[in-house]
Amino acid sequence: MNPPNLDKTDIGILRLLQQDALLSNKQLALELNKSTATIHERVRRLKSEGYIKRSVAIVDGKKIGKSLIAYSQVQLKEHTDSALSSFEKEVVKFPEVMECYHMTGAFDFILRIVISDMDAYHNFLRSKLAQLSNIGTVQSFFVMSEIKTETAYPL
Amino acid sequence: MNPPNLDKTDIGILRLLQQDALLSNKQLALELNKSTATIHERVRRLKSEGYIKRSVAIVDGKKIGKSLIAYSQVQLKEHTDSALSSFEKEVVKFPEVMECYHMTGAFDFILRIVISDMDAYHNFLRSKLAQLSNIGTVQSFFVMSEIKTETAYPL
DNA sequence: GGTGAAAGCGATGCATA
DNA sequence: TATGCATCGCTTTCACC
Repeated sequence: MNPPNLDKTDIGILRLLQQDALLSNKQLALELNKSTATIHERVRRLKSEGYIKRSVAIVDGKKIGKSLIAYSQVQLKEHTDSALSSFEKEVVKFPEVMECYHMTGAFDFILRIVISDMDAYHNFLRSKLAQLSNIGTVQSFFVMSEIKTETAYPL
Repeated sequence: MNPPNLDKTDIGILRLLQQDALLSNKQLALELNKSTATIHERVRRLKSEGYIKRSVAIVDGKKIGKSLIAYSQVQLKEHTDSALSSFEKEVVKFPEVMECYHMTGAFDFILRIVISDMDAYHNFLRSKLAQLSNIGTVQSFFVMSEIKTETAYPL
C-alpha cells in the first residue's frame, strides 16, 4: 500500500505541498512537468478524497507567549467505555491541550499541553486537569529543547 | 506579553490562517474589516518577522500507509554535551522520527515515530534506533486512538 | 499605517485530442 | 486523462490620505 492509488505526480504534489502549502499550481506544474490544468485537477482530487486534510499556517508559539510545552501522561482510575469517553469529551475542551492520544501501555492518555509558563501550568493542572472526575495519576514532562518538529510525512 | 506587539488585526489574521492557510487576502479583509492592501502588508510582516513560520498541507497519514504512531522515550547512558549533541545529530536523520524533544525528568528524549506497522517499527528499533551509540533504554508507547490533534494555538 | 484603483498574474472552466 | 486557451478574480503596487 505504498503508493496506494497515487501516481508519481500525486506523490510529488503531496511532498511539495507538505513543505509549502502556498505553492502555486504554476510552480507545481513546472516542478512536476505537467500543465497547470492537470495540477489543478490533481490537487482538487487529493483534497476531495481526503489525502490533504487541510492547509494551515504554523505559528511560532514562543513569539505569542506560549513558551512551555508539557507532555502529560494520564492514568484513569476506571476504564469502562463510558469513563474513557467521558474523559475524552472533557479534555478536548481545554484549549491548552493541543494534542491528546489514547495509548497502549503503562498509562492511558498522553497530552501535549502548550502554555505560557510553569505558573500557568501549575494552575492548569490544579484547577482544570486534576478537577476532571476519574483522574488517577498525572505525570508531567517538560520540553527543554525542540530537536525536530516535522509536519511532513516522508514520501 | 499577550498580545506582544500584535494588534487585534494581527491576532485575527493568525487565528484565521492557523485554521486555513489558503484564505485569500480578500476573505481575510472582509472578515477583519480592513482593505486587502492592509491585510497584504500585515501578512507580509507577520511572515517576515517570524510569527508565521510556514504554511503546510496536512496529509492523512493513514491514507498513505503510515498507520502506526509511537511515542518512544529514550534514555542515554552518558549525558555529556557531546553525547547529547551526537544523539540529536543522528536521530534527526531518521525520516521515521517526525518529532524529537529533549525533556526534563526520568528520560532524556521523547520521539514521535510514524511508520507503516508494528513489523516496521520493530525493524526500525532494532536496525536503526538501537544501533546509535550511547543508547541506554528505549520505552515505546503506541497510539491506539487520536482524540485531538490541533496545530492552531488558541488566540 | 490605511485606502482605492490600476496592472499583472494565476486560478479556473472548457473545448479538444 | 492531459492540454492550451480564454476569462475571471485575486494579488500586488503605488499615489494619496
